[in-house]
Amino acid sequence: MSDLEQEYQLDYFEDEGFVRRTCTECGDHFWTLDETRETCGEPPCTEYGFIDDPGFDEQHSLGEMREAFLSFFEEHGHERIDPYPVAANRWRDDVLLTQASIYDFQPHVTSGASPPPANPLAVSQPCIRMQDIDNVGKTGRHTMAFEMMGHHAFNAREGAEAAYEGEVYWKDRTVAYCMDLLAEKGVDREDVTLIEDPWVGGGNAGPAFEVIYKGLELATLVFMQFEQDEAGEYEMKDGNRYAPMDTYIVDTGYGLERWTWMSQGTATVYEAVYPEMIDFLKDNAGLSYDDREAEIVHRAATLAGHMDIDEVEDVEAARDDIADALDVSTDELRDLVEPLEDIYAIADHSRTLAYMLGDEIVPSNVGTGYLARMVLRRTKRLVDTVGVDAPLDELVDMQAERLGYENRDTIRDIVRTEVEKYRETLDRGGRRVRTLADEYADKDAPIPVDELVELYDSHGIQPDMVEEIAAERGVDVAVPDDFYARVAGRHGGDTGDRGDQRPYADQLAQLPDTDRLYYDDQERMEFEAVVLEVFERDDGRYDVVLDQTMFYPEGGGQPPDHGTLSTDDVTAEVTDVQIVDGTVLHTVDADPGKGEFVRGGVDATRRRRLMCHHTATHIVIHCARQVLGEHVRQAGAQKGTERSRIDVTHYESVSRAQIKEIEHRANDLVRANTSVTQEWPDRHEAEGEHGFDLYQGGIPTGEQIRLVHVDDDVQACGGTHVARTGDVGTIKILGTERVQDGVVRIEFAAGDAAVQATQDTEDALAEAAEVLDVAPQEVPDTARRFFEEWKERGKTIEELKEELAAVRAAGSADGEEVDVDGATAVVQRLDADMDELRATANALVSEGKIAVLGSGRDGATFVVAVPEDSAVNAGEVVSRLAARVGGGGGGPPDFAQGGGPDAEALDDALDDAPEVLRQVADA
RNA sequence: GGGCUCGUAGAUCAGCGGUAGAUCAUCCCCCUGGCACGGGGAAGGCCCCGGGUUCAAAUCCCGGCGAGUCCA
Repeated sequence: MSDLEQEYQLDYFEDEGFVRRTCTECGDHFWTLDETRETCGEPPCTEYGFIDDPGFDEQHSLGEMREAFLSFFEEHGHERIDPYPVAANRWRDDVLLTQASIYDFQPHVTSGASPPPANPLAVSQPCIRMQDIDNVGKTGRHTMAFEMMGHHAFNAREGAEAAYEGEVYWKDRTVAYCMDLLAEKGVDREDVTLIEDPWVGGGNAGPAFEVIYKGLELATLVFMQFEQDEAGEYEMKDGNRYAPMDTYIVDTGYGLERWTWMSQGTATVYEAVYPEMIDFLKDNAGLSYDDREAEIVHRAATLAGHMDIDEVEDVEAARDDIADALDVSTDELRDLVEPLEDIYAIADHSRTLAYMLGDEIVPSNVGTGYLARMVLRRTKRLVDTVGVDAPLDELVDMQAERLGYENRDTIRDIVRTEVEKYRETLDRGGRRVRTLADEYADKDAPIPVDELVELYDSHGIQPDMVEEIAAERGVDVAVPDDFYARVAGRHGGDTGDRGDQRPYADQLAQLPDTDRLYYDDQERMEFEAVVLEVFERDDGRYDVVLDQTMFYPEGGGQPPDHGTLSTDDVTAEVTDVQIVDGTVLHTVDADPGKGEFVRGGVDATRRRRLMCHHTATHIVIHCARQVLGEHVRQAGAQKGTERSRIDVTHYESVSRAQIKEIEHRANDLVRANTSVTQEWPDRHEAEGEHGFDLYQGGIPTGEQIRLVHVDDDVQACGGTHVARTGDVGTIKILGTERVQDGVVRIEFAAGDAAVQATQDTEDALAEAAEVLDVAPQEVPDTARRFFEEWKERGKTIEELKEELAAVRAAGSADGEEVDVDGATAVVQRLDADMDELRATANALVSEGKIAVLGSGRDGATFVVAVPEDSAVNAGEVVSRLAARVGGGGGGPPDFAQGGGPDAEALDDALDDAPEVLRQVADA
């Protein structure tokens, strides 16, 4: 094992006269020009030294600071690149949100599989860290949304197989740049410390420096050069072992907000970052302070910054100390400071929302959409608490405008829709909690924890809301400290990893990539090839590997081709085609023989239909975006031969009118008969030109990616397409459904399948019309009329049964009247349904008689009813009678029902009824 | 992607194997000079859909559809 100490010995330090020292407080190693320096410079070892005393020569706004950074690195040979979206799942599938500038280049660039867009480069990357949400506003330095400015250099070791080569620069220049930039801002180099702080993250690791100035960490300089490896020689702080990798990468992070704060020396970072918005919010919420109060607030914020505050709990703990220092009561301090903390948080959260919605995240109950919804609801709560009466969409819009987003109308629309949904949830929740509170008020018991967990987990009701409402009704609520842990306990966390490993994966890796012919000529269906390998499968079929193929393997939502592989002796049916690491596997029902020469024939009808549907998919999404908005993007797709479906993100349900509009536009595009083209550009050029909306159907790897153009729609796509949009023929949208909140599924058919689908619908209508014996156009009216009449008749029948029952009871025509302990009982067989029996029994009871009725319809059924105060228990009678027909029964003492399958025994049972009645009456 | 909850009158909900209910809204009548209120009455239900269990299902089970919510 070796440690990283030597990694920190830089020529730069030696040349410039830096010394390595150990902090007398925390024991960390750090580098400094000040030989007498005792501490590392970071709180709690040192206090902030820039509040009310800015650390730079000039004050900068956020925009000025960003420009200063980017132009500095441009002047030093870096290319400035545009920031990526905050929705990192647009280009990688392991994370949801962008949390650092290096995220832009993981995993393909850092691994060396893809080239960087420029090298070296500088970027100011918007990031969102949800994990800081509780700290925002309170600690004075945490923000959920921030821009991480970074300069990156991608280096590859000699002989490494990477998409870039050689060394651009490494540690010395990285540190030199940082010191020079600080000096340019007027910083005395002697005041800067660089703390050794090994960095680990995302399977990579390396030595790193934290750059501290006046108590504030302004930058982290990471030298990524290790990857996780059991046999590696370095053990890092996460306990895992790491080994050097083929690439070594400069990964720096300069917090734009902190630099801006440093330049201004305001009490909190928030006041430096969005002063206008904070003024607006303070004004709107009616917050005003007299001189004394303003002084207290300012000094409290300053003191808080001096303390070792990393979490909200620390803030609460520190409150007493701060109040003490300021000579005010803790309560007064809290009253003064809390509204301000909320306002800071609102400003930050609004910015977070502007980034999320501006980058076209649609609120939903899954994925990034869920995160957006959480932030929005939290912000709304803060706005209400502090008494800001501006609508939330306006606040978000203020930030969206500042950030320069162009889809501001949609953003506002989404925010309004979401606020309304939240209001409904709160209404629902409020009602639910009130009834629950009443229930426990009656019992004079506190609301148990189980109920709280249920309310939160299933209905999204925060415990504090329950507390509030319950208090109004004088009901206690005990929220345990481990509340959220209990909620988590309800979500058993097992993620079964999918097996599906082919047993011959190792051998497969030895085979060359299959030459894929289907891109060269998407119309050709016949080809010749050599069988390189045949694997026998467990199910008796074979997986065949060829040197080249025309067969399209399943991918991108397009099902595989079918067809045949034939030699002179054998013709094998191809029923499945899959691609594994570049090798295409054809699943066939016969062994063509390794080394044989085969002729392949793709099932042309099937393939054409799939091509039709695939091109149609692009057209439908394109039109859906035009009709529903630019935020629409593909969330999943499945092409078929008969019909296809695409799931798209959208924040409300799609109306019938919108469907028709999409269908019209789609068919306009088909009739325009424009050509469908493919190209293989450099991925970064493509991303630069078209943005990440390219990756609607998934993220490809490699230096070149395949783009498919349909009209002015461009998508990265590996599928097969028809040559011209006219070849699609027709597109018919079959329907939409909301597959989850924020995601709408559009089903459609293309080509002759569209005609077929239309005919199917018409057949159904024609058949309905025929049944109703009216013209198809009359079907809706007629159906409505029939339904109304049907309900009407149901009511009439009910009434008639009542009347019939009354008449029967009055006449007791066929009934046998018997005397039971002085009361009259009527025993009668009446082959009618249960409703009639019940009605008749009721009628008899209202005449003061005991009713014992039996029916032979659908087996044997009984109803026994007795007047009030009768000595006879109806339930008991029924169960004895029902036992005789092989069934059971029961019910309340005055009205019981029962029955059994043996209708033959009904009459005997009724004959015995008087005896049963007497026995029950005596009991 | 997974977990949980809920679909009953126009609205909000109760009922949770045994005759479908309440409150509000609607309509009519009474009270008043008129209005608010108050009193009396009426109308309004494919108990989400489809299977199953049972003598019997709004109720229990399974599957769908719809709504909500928590987590990744």
